[in-house]
Amino acid sequence: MAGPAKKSGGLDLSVLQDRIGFRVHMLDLHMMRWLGERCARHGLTPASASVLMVIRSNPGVRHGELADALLIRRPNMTKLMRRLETRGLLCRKGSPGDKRRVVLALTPEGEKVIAEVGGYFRMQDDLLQKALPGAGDDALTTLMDSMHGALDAPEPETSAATASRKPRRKAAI
Amino acid sequence: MAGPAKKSGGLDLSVLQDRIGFRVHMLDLHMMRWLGERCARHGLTPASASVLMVIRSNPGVRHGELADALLIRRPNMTKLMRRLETRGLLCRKGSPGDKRRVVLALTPEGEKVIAEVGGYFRMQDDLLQKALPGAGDDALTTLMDSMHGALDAPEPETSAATASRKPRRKAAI
DNA sequence: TATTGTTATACTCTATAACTATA
DNA sequence: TATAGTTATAGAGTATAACAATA
Repeated sequence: MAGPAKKSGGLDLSVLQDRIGFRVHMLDLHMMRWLGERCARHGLTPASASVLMVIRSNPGVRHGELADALLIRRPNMTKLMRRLETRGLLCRKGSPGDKRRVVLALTPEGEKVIAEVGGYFRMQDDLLQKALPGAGDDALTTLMDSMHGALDAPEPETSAATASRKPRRKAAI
Repeated sequence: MAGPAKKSGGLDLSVLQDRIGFRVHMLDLHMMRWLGERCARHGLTPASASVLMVIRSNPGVRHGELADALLIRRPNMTKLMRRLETRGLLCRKGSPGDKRRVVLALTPEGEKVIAEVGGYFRMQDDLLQKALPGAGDDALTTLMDSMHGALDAPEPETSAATASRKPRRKAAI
């Protein structure tokens, strides 16, 4: 479900729009699509890109430790890790001490990709931050809508942005 | 991905937590789980419950019209409608004028269920609204965390809440 | 016996293409 | 020819149970 959620062809959506939770949900969807389009240019999803960024900040982190921190179930984390490894972005190896453990780190290719994709995350945050300053009466609803709109403005092209356009459903990790 | 996202066993998550978008995403996940647990007591998801609520506010709405308004693709809407119809909550019938069109309305059973489930949506909104008043310096981040926490307090039992507890993975619509 | 990570499985959501039936 | 809704298919997220290897 989604949308700026205003005028929808005569449909009464007030039962949804009057809820703060719905506004947050719409904003989240909008942000994820914005980020998703851009991550897809590099064959990633916002989730897989976020995981790579956390691994970069925590080289040598364990499989389960990462899963717990990000509230991802271990079996699901396994699938994600395997896809990232297959794509050559991630290095998985057994811990020398405890042979049950799997230790994670980025490959040089992973470092390169995440350096580019990270730019999109910062760009989105800049757009959202700029939308904040003036709160109003219905402070939060106003903030939500303002942030929602902040993502719709034309954006300056960057090195990451110029990389590749619309990869036609190229299965993203 | 998810969580209050603070202390995570020594892991550095600042690359995520410093982003406003991540905070919104975490809040959204938290809200959806809160609502999801409660909707599941009635065999629904927050999404299917929301769809039923919009149909209740707009009896006789068309299939595609509803899909467009909620940004759901028509094929996906079809699957959702069929499940709701199978469960006896929704009535689908062809439009008399244009025989291509499918017109939607709640069944009496649907009305009954959504009257109960709607209480959870209002309850969540009340909790979130109460968390707002005092903004601070990092206004929005503070608001997000406050709203996040607002869902963790013990809640007063209601008729809807007492209905049934933890239906053990009973496939939700 | 407990922990770590894996496999297997299932359900949902999402997205596209192709089909039917009406108009 | 265009529109409304459907079917078919595929990818991704999420969840649980059961398993192997190790501690």
